[in-house]
Amino acid sequence: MTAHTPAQARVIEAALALFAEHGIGGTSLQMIADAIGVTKAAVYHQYNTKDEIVLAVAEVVLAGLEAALASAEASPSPSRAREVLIGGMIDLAVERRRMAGILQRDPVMLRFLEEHEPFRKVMERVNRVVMGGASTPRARVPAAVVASAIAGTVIHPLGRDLSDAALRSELTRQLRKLFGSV
Amino acid sequence: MTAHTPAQARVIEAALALFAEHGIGGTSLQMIADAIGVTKAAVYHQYNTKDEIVLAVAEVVLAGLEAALASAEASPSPSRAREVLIGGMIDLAVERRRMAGILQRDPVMLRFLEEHEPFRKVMERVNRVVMGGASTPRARVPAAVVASAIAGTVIHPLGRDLSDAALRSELTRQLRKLFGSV
DNA sequence: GTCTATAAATCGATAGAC
DNA sequence: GTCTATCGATTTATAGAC
Repeated sequence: MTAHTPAQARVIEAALALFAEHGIGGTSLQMIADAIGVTKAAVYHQYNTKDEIVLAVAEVVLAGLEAALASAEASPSPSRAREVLIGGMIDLAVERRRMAGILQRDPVMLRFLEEHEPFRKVMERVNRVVMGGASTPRARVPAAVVASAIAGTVIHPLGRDLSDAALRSELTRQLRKLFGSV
Repeated sequence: MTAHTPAQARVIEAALALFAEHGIGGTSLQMIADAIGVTKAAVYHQYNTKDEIVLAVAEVVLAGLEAALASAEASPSPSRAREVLIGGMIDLAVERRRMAGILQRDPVMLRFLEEHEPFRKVMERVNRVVMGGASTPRARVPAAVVASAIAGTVIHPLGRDLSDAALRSELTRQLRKLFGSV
């Protein structure tokens, strides 16, 4: 699913970088076209609206999350599933750094995630695994903390000059404190 | 300092809400004017550029943080200072919810915080208190986790229907795990 | 798949009246 | 402090040639 032509892949890649730097609302199709080195019309030939580009970007970022989610859900125990998922989320976020951060940070993207059913479903699965069993109102807070901490820390100025390996291990160590395992 | 006329206060209040909902880049001066019920020209009479509005909004949000920071820095011990500051940050974030969230989330606002000296100074003081003594690269990660967790959780969909009191106490409980006290 | 050219709307910003 | 009116630039988006 989501088979991209090379031209579409170029649009998505450029959009991802620009969204992270200027925000979705602050990124125009002209900026995307300039970054690729083509005209606006060429971009429109791939995606008919700006929303479609945002959608395609969201799908790419969420695809990695779904992969980690699938292997987590296949785990024998709930605690092991949570361990696998959080580890996968950290890996994804660290690898892409500011790229991944926009997913949970940009106000426009947050709206997208809430309004589009498929995205909501994925986020619900993520939350279910992180929360383990119970889902009382209070039990939902740790899931929000985990998601926020991962997405926020990887793009935080304080972690900018850390290597991927150092950031990953220290972030894992911190999140471990929130649960006991991770 | 930062004495606002009633008209300026209306602009800031409207901008704060719109920035949180649509992002700074996705908010036009026309939208702000419409929200207040005046024309664009009236808004321009208060602030000559969009950047000045962003600046004014940032100052309002940061003013509360500086107050919490001052009382934290007056604490007798570093660990007590951290406890006071994190508590203050939680209070601020919970009270304003999505309002406060934009400070550390919007890409445009992040740029502002990094480029304007006064804001950088405040953030450096916050980080110093949260990190306690040492400031090795790895020691900076917990500070980033704390800031991200607070700012992200209060606007996370999972915490949307929690009361302020419940959100505050559960968030405090989670952050306590990251340190030992809080 | 990419281009030129263009439409219609909106953008940030200004001038000047009240 | 707010208005009308306007500027020039930029926005999303389309038509049609290559």
